[in-house]
Amino acid sequence: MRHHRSDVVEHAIAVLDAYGLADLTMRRLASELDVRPSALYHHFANKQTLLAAVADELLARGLRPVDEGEWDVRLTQAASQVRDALLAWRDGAELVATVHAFGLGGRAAYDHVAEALEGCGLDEQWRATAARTVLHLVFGHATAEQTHVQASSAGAIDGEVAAVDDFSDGLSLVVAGIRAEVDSRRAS
Amino acid sequence: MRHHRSDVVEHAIAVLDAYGLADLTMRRLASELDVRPSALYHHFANKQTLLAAVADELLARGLRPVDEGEWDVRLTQAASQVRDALLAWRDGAELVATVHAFGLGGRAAYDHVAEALEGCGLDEQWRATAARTVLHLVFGHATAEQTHVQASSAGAIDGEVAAVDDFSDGLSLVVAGIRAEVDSRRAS
DNA sequence: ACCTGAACACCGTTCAAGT
DNA sequence: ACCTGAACACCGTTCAAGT
Repeated sequence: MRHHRSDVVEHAIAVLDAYGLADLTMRRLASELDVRPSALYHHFANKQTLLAAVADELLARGLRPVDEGEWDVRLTQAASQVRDALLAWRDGAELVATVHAFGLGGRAAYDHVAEALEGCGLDEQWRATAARTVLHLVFGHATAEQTHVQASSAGAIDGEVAAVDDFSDGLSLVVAGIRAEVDSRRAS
Repeated sequence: MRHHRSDVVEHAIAVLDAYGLADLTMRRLASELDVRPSALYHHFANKQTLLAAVADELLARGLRPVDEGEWDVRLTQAASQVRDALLAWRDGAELVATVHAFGLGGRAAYDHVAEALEGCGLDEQWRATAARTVLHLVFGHATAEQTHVQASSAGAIDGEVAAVDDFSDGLSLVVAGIRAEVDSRRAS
């Protein structure tokens, strides 16, 4: 019953999806792997590092190349992909947002969004600001949506639909703001 | 040595600011109040409820009425006030963002931003979406900035200045997006 | 109304030692 | 390389009982 790093990450994702982030403890994960808690520290320096690896894996599983085309379509697709990657697992948004805020992992999300903005006509500084703004919306919205699974079963369906619409509306707001900046650069 | 709810909240803010959110534990707070941990449960049902009260108090201390004027100026001022209210205390952004995501408190932040959008020409649905988008930016940006106090002392000053600029640039992006939506409504 | 005492069921992490 | 055993220093929460 000996394991590799990848086994640990895989089981961690399973625990996350089945029991939620609060129950993804080192002790719980260890018992799921049929191992003592201290064994996990052979694979990861600490829990934060393990969570960062889990976050990176969630993103790696959810992100694929965005289609060629105009920057605004690409950006919308990239942001939606990140969102979907987070929402695909229980507490996925909170996990990735926490890891990202801590500065350890989740870098792939930023890169994915930033790449879609290349060649939009803004300089690197503005593209970075725009990418971070989009990412804050994606993380914040997905976290709020995922944490708010405290609705009635009837209302939950309406709530989900409303959340999808609200996200795409919010994203269109940010995209419109970026477009205004792009146009002002083109005019001058 | 008997205390009221307000004493507990006040001491909780002091512990937060001095030691950070991770060290704001029920046991730590109790010992700071010279009381057994179980005594806290006479004032609050659980830790989440206590944190919600702390978040509300932080916002109450930082928010004041925004000036009369155009919606975009008011919105910028409101968003900056929320941001400043969070940054005024150690881990203030993470605390309020967490409480807000959990849906218990921090409602004042949304109300403050939403109020600035009244009379901008958008219907209530769009104003709510715009307010949430701004709030995601404020929370996300402030949390990232506050968590990233892991720079060299020399670089830290530059980092702070850069963060302020990046926030106001990101905010101007969102404001421009809202303006585009306002103008499209006016045209039709 | 506000607090104590004592317990319950947990955490993350370290480290010497085993195979 | 990977794991055990045993410990250390913590958590949030409950509840009968005290004043």
